[in-house]
Amino acid sequence: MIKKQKYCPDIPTCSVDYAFRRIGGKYKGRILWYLHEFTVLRYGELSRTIPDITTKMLTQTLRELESDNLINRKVYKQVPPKVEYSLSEIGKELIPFIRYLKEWGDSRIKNETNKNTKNTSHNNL
Amino acid sequence: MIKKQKYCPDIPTCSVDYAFRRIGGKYKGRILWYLHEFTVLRYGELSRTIPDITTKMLTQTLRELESDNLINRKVYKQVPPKVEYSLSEIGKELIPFIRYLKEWGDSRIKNETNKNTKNTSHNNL
DNA sequence: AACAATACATACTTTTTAGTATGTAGCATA
DNA sequence: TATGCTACATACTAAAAAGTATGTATTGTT
Repeated sequence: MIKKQKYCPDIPTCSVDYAFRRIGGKYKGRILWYLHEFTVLRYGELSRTIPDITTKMLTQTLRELESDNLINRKVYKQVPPKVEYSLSEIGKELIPFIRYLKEWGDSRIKNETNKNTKNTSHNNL
Repeated sequence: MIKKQKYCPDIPTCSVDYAFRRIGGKYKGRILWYLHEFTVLRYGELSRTIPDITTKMLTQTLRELESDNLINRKVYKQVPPKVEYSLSEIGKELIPFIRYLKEWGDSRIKNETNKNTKNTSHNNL
């Protein structure tokens, strides 16, 4: 007899899982990082900082970050509209971790590049 | 005239992005974390440790981690087969960050639980 | 000959995530 | 009256990720 494969509802299995759900997705990491680097960014500024994001995804992602309490959204009542985004206190707690990840990524990229260089130019003594 | 929305190929935009691609996905974080906690795990042990993963996803995810050099795969030539997985040196570099993330998740979950408790039982002086 | 053990492979379907294109609000200025 | 500015909304489509079900290989044991 064959064991049936798993079918599992939406239990937040563990805290690693919980955390990844909040910062996963294609753009969340970068948005959080830029909000850290620039402290406050308007919608249009974010859009220009992350040139490969569409307005749909930018809005959607910002909404998710907001409802997870990772960022603040400040609306100025004026025309044309002005909306500012910044990290919340909880969002700021994630910065050391994103920094670590970024540095890891940097060193990995550097390492890979070195390897490629070596491969194409060995025997150059 | 309306600005055209972005269409972008597969450039690894930045190191934050690069890193997230390697540890994103539904199970990568947990697999790495368990390999850290147990040092070495066989395929079946991993499967039992992460009960909500299917064999397809487990295999697929392990292959990705392997090709990104984050884990080692050791095959014993015997029947029935035996395969052991463990963290590579590069994979180990990710542990502090996953630990941090896990702790953040734990404290967030605790916090949310507290809030709910407070809401349903305030005025209990 | 049938079955158990282990670590997968694979075809197919469903769900989730992301992308495309276009529209809206409200006031200011040409 | 038309256009611009800014921050979106929304309908629809496409692509990526995940899930379901079932099959395979090898060898020892019953």
